[in-house]
Amino acid sequence: MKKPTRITIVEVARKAGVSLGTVSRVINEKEGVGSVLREKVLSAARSLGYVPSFAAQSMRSQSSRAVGLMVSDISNPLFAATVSATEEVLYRSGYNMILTNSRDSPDKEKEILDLFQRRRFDGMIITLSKEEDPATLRVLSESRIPTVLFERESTLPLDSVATDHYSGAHQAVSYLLKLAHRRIGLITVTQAALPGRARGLAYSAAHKSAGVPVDASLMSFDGFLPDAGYHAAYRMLVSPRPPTALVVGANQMPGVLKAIRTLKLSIPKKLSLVQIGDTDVASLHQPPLTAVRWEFAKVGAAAAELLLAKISGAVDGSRPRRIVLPTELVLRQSCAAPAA
Amino acid sequence: MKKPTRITIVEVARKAGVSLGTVSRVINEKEGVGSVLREKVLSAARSLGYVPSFAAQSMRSQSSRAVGLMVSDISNPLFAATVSATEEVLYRSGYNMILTNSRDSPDKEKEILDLFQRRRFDGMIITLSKEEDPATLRVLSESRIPTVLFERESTLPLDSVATDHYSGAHQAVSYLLKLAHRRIGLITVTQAALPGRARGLAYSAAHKSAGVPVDASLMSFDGFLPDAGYHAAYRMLVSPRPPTALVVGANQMPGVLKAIRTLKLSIPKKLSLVQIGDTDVASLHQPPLTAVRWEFAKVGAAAAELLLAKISGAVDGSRPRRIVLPTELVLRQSCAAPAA
DNA sequence: GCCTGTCAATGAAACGTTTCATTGGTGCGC
DNA sequence: GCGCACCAATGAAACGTTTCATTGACAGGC
Repeated sequence: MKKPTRITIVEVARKAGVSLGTVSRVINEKEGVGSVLREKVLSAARSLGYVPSFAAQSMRSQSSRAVGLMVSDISNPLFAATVSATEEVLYRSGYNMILTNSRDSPDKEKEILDLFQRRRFDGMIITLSKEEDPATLRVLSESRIPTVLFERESTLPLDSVATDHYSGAHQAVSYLLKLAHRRIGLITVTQAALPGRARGLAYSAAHKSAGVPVDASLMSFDGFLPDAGYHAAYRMLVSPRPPTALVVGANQMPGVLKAIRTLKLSIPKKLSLVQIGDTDVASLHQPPLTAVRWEFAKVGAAAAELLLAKISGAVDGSRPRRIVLPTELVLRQSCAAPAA
Repeated sequence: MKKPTRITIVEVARKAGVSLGTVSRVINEKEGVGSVLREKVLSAARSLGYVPSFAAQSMRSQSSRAVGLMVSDISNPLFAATVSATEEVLYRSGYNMILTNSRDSPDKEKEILDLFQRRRFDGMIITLSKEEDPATLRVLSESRIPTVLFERESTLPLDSVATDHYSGAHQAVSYLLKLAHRRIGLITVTQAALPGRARGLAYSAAHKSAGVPVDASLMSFDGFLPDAGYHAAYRMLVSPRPPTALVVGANQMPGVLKAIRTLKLSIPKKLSLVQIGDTDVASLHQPPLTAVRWEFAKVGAAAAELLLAKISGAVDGSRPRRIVLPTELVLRQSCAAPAA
């Protein structure tokens, strides 16, 4: 390993014939340095190839200019657009984003949260696999790092940014009920976290206000399991009393579509279909799928903005802020009244 | 801001009644501390809620245990699976991943590379918007940080990990030529970087060996522009001598499919279609799209592994390592012989 | 011509670790 | 019983910055 000793501020100061403090102020573009010396320092720094050490800066200034992001599954394509917007906002404010993947393991979540503490991140944006995992909550409540929950809510007084999954699912289910569907399947993720829970509640509420009884066998919350979409859809569709419509999370939809194709069911003739989360798969499908839509980028940006506000102290921490972003139902051609 | 002074190693040492060095060795699980003291230190640390400062550690140890990733567009869904695998491999080796988004701007790329220097990252994995941008190359050649180019290649002796885009495109075009297509469109990204360039070359080579002349108006390399897929496909398809087949990058495909739908062309009757990069959009399309396939996760993992090897010094830097991962052509139902 | 206020520049302390040369005990061989 | 090697533990230096109290110089007011 070639290690010809890094150039430090000391070498620059010596070469420019000034003191450490002066170099520091030039580097940080602070007031109070004459233009002659400023130039001298700058040219010395350039010629030596000086690069400030972030570690030293952040140790001294007690700020890492970094934010940790913990998501349950990076490869989830819905996250891609979201995370991109988050990064954009953070970067513009001079923060870097460390991305980690908990793979929905509570153990790994705890590990990552510990890591974030050690790294002294200035803030963190996180999803939790289970919102009420006691070990995780303990770590969180002891943490002094400004935190924003992402697509999650907690009994702890934590700020959060989330999509209005309840309304989204409610719109979708109500719409299908109005089309006279009486057996509607719901295929989504675990109820241990906001998106699945809200959808389950909305599903029941919509049924209740329409006076339609709920059949628990038509709800599947296994979405995080591999092939969950396929299995859940297949099971429901071959049952004695199959659903006439399906409301499906975007990540489960590929599996669901495979099941539908296997069973050769025509859409919307035999089966109506609504996707939660509007993706290319939905809009390009034949027929195009009716979908619950929200702006991925806006959620990601909102989370970053709330976090930045907390870091700067602009938002008082006395009462948790919960930001909820709206959804809309995009009607396409995948829904019809059920066959008589 | 409440800042009741962070607990440091000093407080722990005082409380446990030992020296700094002893605490340090306990924390880092090093040899040479008696079990009595070890326990004392541990319990003192626990009761004080001590958390080591990463900044101080990394300043002292000259290692940031962090790796920078610079991609041209995080929201590109193809990257999601790739980046996820990269993170996984890095995390397992104790490295964190800082994700940045250059949005294909050379200026921002330079800025990000500078940032990586200041942060003293232990390594970086990067895509470049233009492989031969002189300013960027200068920064890179002066950098002392182990670097792996990702889906890019350079005249500089830099290590790289990439998919075999040349073979992939060659397979696709040859297949269509064999089906007797004589006017094949290619819609992909800029030739200033490996994927687009390799595809362009493969396109020409395949035509040459089949003795079919190349029509430059059937190639579009604007893929990074918004709606590029739509515009390129539309232009080609309404031209006097439209193509009978299209080879399209995964990110351009949604736009292309919209154009096809607008023009009401049936697949594969009127138009054959091959997608480069196998995504849900391809496999779920009706009819399912023939696609050039490779394992996204493997590319991401390979990049991380090569970088880790370089960081640890396991791979000698004398000659650049270029890892190329294979592709295969997945035949589905979107291709047929051209209509007479 | 002296005092004061302003401003550029300095020097040293502080940030929280790790490392390394020392010290102080203990057990062992002879 | 003496010296030696060994091991646990110590204390101080070092890592590369920022910050802050101080100094020095200079101009202006009286």
